[in-house]
Amino acid sequence: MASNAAEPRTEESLDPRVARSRAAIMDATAALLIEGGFAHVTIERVAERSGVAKTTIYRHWTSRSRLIFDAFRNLLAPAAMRDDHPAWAEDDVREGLVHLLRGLIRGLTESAWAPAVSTLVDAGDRDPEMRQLIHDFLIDAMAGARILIASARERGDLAATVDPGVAIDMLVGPVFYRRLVSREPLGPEFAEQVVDQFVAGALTPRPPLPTSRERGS
Amino acid sequence: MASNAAEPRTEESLDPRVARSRAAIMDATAALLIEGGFAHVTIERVAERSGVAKTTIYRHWTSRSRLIFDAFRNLLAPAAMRDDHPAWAEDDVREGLVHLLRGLIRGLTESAWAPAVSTLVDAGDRDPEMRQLIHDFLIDAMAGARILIASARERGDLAATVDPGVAIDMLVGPVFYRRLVSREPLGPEFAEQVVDQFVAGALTPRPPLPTSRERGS
DNA sequence: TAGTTGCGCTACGATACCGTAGCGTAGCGT
DNA sequence: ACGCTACGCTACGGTATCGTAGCGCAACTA
Repeated sequence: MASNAAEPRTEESLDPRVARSRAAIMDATAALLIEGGFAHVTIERVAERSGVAKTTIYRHWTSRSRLIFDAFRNLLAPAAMRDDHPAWAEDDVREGLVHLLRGLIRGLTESAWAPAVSTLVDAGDRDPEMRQLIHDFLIDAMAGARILIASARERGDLAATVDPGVAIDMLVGPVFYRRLVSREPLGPEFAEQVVDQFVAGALTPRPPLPTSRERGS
Repeated sequence: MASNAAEPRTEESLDPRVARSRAAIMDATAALLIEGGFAHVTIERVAERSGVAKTTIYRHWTSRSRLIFDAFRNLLAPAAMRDDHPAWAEDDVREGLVHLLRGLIRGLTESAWAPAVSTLVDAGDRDPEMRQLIHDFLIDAMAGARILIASARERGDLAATVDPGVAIDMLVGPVFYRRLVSREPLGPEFAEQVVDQFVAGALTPRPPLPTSRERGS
């Protein structure tokens, strides 16, 4: 993503006072969102916590919804499970996938926005704008996985019968499921378990599940 | 109020007026929950919609939280993806799994409580009681899948390397993921896609993915 | 017929928020 | 110094809920 729907540059070319206010407001909103969810975010609470006057909030945002929307946007911006190290694509498929999944797991459990994930999901279920926001985020976040799977398929490391879309769902789905629904322990080792299970079937004709090292083409 | 936390039987042995009121209240609460989520449920709105006086609601429930909790409970009660037909256990693993997943997909997209799933998840993220409720529900809902996988493993239809817990996550996870997060189309055919992908690796030594018909034991 | 139980209705006092208006002030450029 | 800009603060009018109290009625029971 280049510029997330607004102007990240403009942010700096503003009156320093404005920038300060906006930042404080965003921080407070995000904090409230994280600690208590959607319903917990109140203009007055944001004002109190940010130290910014309520009127000032209304000077920058027209409604509570927009405020929350923007807060989510800022919260997600530094996220995504990319950026780790962009050189995995040519390596071992298994290792690449494990790496990506570990990133996702970290994001869903240790990141700043982790506590807000369920709230975000709920919001996305009703508000079209939120839905779009999540959609864009996912496109971005899953880009790495898509590329990795696609190239592995072309290379022949993954069977041609593997549907890339379904593959992503099967890798990422279990992680989200544990985080949101079953709430079973979710640590880095789960990445390996999932990928192993997935790969054992996804790797072309290899019988069990040893390393997929001996390929040429 | 004597007991509103359990006793499905008691429900009928009550004063008919009480039963009627309670039912109307539960229905209205569920409806509000479905159409607008947690925050949309208001005692006064429940009163209005159910035709029951606000005071009567307070006569049966001590707080809004309990009310919502009970409504969720009633909503989930008739759910679960079991009950379809209990004779799959001995059949083809693939078919059994597909059958179960189809049930789950129907539940998550067409059931009465489907629209409330994300709200439920969000609630479970904060409230311990809700968490417990969801947990119990899942135990029950996944029972079929657990049994099926366990017996298939013992029978030798599934590799011993398959972790039953992870297997369930990998089957069910993608479905929830599509429903809650990616929001891509989620129809019955997804059940087959997931199971095929899963089984292609989970079935012991079978190479590609033809029918697993030629077995004796 | 008298007693009991459960409900409906109206009316409150108490909060919590919303969104807006008005006034005064500090900082920055000219 | 002068003025513009963005803020802070106080104060409203208005709404939505909460949870409770009090009164009267209808139905079922003894």
